[in-house]
Amino acid sequence: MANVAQSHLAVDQASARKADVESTCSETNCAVCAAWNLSLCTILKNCASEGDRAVVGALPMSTVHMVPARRTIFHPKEWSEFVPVICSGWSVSSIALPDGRRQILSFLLPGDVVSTAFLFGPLSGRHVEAVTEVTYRKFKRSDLRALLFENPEVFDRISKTWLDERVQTDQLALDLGRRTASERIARQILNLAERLAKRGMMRGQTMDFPLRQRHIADATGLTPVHVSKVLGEFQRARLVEISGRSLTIINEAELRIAADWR
Amino acid sequence: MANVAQSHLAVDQASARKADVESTCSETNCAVCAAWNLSLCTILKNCASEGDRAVVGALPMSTVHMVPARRTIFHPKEWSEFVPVICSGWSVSSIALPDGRRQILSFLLPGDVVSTAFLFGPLSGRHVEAVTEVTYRKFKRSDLRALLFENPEVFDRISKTWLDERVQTDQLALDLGRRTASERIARQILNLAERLAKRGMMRGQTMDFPLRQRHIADATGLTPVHVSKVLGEFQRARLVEISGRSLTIINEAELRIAADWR
DNA sequence: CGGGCAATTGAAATACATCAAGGCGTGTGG
DNA sequence: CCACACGCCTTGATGTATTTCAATTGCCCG
Repeated sequence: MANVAQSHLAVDQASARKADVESTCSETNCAVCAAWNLSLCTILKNCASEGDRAVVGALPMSTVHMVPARRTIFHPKEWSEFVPVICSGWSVSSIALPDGRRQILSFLLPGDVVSTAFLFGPLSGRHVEAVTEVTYRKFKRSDLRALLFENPEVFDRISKTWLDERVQTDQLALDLGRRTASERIARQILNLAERLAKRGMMRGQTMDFPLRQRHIADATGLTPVHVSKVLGEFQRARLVEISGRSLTIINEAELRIAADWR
Repeated sequence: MANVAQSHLAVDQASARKADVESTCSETNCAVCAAWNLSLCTILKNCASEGDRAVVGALPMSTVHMVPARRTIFHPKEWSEFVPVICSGWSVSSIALPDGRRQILSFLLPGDVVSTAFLFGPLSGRHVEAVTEVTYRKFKRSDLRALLFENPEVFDRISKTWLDERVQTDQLALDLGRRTASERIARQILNLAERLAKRGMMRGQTMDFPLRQRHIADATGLTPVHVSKVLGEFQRARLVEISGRSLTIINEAELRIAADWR
């Protein structure tokens, strides 16, 4: 039935065997990044080449890392001197209760800063986990902090990233506290579609969709069973179609209504 | 039955008639603030007196405002060049849906920055409303920003405030998505008690409690009716006692268990 | 080929919402 | 000062969204 290309699985799986591969910064890596012109990297790059900063033609003091699907990228109490930015792949950031209940706070796509908390302290308090194979770039926090003080453009960019993350979390609280299951699920789909579109990662109305229903459940505060039922309804109503590991939005207008969008 | 002093009502109500009273900064106002040594104000004060900054013996470029109970302090789309900090009283910050459903994101107590978003942009996106009569102090954002660049102590303080707010919002999402009604309500009570204690605003195990059940409902994503039922159970089980406008924690250990604390 | 995770589906349980009525306290206007 | 309205809280009855439990299937991976 899965007649749609599963491009996120097309990455050579063999390379996944070697965990946490590290390579020095190379410009070619950024070509992979779907969100080059959106991300923090762009502006950092500009600073690097125009200023007195180290490497020209490369991002300042950063390294690229690779993590295979399903593996943890950061533990909630892990200290890090680095600010990680996703280059490719999908991952998920969440917090959990001792008894295993967990809440996904955001899905991370290429160009996203893993957690803006890392910009200001070594601790994010969030668990970050790869969904697909993921590559990310690590900037040293002290470097960023220095840049932030000298360069108002960097300051603004970082402020904006921070504010965006806050708006997202506020909306999440509103969704979880005050919206129905169908609304929450429909909004997650639309939200992802919008973000992927910005990154040129939509093929028309269809997107790669590597998420398990458990991910959606944990993001919406629901049960996997219930997610299955709602998604079933959405498909029977011809709002969306899910097959293989991709999702296409068939009736965007109706889906927006279901989501109570804007 | 209300045999406990209702100190938050003790404030002269006559003064409430005149809305949004403005007065120039005066040190005496800070004596009212229950959280002087916790708040941003302290460190700003220090900067002002040691540096080349304007007024000595007063906070830099700030004004004090007063708002009567139940009135809006900020509209969600209101632009402001100022960063407000609560001096006295309780208020609430929330976001709402067009149809009226709303989610309270935090209860603001003396010493709290109304929204850290104001530190970096003119827009908070949140609705802020006084519960009791409230006084707050407004700092000019550009002043704070300047201070932030020159003074690493200010930078750290502001980072910390920001990170704290983020942790709170993350926890809120976890609570709303993954906790039961009783857990959420019990945690709100314990959380408030803890914050009030830090400010020296607890009288033993009892606190002023100006919140309506609707506030608790909107903070926990529940219905006022259901809040009433749960609070009723808590009282029948002798976990807490609510009378007049004050709340006392009778069995903290059990309440913590109900809250699934830590 | 077997084992395990993922998804689907139905039946039963339950947590919470909605509806509705009554009481209580508080401010208000006659 | 009383009558009254109104907001707030309580309580019970009923409704419903979502969970839990359980059985079945398909699928990927070893």
